Amino acid sequence: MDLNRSGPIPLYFQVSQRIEKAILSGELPAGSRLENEVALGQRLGLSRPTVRRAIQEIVDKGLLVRRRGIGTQVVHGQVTRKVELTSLYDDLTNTHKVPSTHLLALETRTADAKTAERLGVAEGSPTLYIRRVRLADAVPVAVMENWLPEEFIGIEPNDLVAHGLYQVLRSRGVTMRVARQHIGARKSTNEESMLLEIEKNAALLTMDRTAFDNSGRAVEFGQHCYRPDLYSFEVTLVEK
Amino acid sequence: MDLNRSGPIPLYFQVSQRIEKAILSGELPAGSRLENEVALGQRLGLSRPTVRRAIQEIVDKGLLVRRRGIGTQVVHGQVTRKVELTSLYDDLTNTHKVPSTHLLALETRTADAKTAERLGVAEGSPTLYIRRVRLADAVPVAVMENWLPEEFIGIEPNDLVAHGLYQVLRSRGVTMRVARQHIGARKSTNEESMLLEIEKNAALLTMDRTAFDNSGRAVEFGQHCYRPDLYSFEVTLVEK
DNA sequence: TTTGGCCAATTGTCATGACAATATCAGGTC
DNA sequence: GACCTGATATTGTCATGACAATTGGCCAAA
Repeated sequence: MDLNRSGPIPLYFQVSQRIEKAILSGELPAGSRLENEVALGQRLGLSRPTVRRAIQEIVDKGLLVRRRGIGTQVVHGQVTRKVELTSLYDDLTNTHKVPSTHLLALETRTADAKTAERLGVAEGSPTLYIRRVRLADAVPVAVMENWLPEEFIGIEPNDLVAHGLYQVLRSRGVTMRVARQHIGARKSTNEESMLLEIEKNAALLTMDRTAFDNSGRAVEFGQHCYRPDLYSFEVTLVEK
Repeated sequence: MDLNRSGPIPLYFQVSQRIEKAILSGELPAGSRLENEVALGQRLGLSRPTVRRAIQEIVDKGLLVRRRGIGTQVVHGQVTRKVELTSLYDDLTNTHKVPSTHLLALETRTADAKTAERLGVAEGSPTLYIRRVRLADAVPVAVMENWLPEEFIGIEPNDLVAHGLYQVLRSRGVTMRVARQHIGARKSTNEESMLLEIEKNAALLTMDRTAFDNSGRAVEFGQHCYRPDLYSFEVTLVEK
């Protein structure tokens, strides 16, 4: 066993990563039973709470199912990657496509009522407005509008072209914690059709999002629309 | 304190419900700090792990944010109801609309390749096929197609008209645990436009879902499409 | 005034122990 | 053969204790 007890990586995380890897690699096939918590703990030299937490992490991802009296089993069905708090930029790089960006607007705007409410700032206060077209392998995938609070005014165009918005925010010391999204659909406007290189009045997949950092403050509000033939959302729900 | 130590309801759940209620009612305003774990445990006569788990439940819902060295705070932004493993039927009743159903088809079909893969059954094996139009306050909201494994053949039309599919399954002793959903958009077919009482070639919000029960076996596969002016998805993401 | 370091507060991680609840299974009884 | 019963296995809940890591503020020194 290659558990690193001195490093900064928690033991339960090391264990959960190993188990998850075993599931995704097929080493633990669908429907197979996991070793029980007590035995697994003894074998690894870990306490039961630690092992239990490791397993719980994977249950929360929807890869394992526990039943008291029975044990823990791998869920059936082809496993897919889970939905995380990521940006479209991250999604594209993870799927081995080459992302690029057309920056349409990067300017300071005073917050109207809706923006102010979503960002939790005073109406009329300055905000940073960004509008971009995201491309994957040179094909337009999404038109994205974002509003950021005052303190981010000063973000350079070059940053947004070379990296995703979330990367830029992370590099400024902001870590996202919670995001609330609404996903819907509507017809495209003529301008959107042109930008996305699709026919007029095509169906668009839309997503509105407000993201909060680890202090609970809103750091981003965005309205995005996606080409539904090139992008869709994947959600795994787990009942507790 | 009204903690019930003898009842079947876990202590951590009783605590988390109380805290969540306090947040939703505004008793704990956005940005306010929660009493620290140790003190809260002492005040309630509970151990720290129990209190910690109670708080963690709410953090996972995106209502609280913890920072080590600082404490636990209520997230900013208007709180919305969380996303759960529910059916559209439940959603509608929760929003005080009157749901009803037009049953278009309820028949046995042999599984084609796609259905067999999604349900984890052999190709050619019998499945139950259901097609419904869901209405809210007599206005059509969604067209839903569902495939269920062999054992559910025998579900009565009356069940599906009076209750949601998930209710019917629950009454047969099936409890959903994990669901994988794909959310996208496309244009409506002429038939869908007629059923949903919308114009031709309108934008539709689509959702494909495979649901698994607590033994990890697929119990339902569905392809739904929604009127985007009447329905949208709400997702709360929490980074760990 | 500014800077650096120390200290207190708070959450994060881990161990040990105990009992409860639930499902399976074998065996006995009617 | 069907049904009840008990034993067993396994996860669910809860308590207690300890130490680590991070943050923020205070205070002293430059």
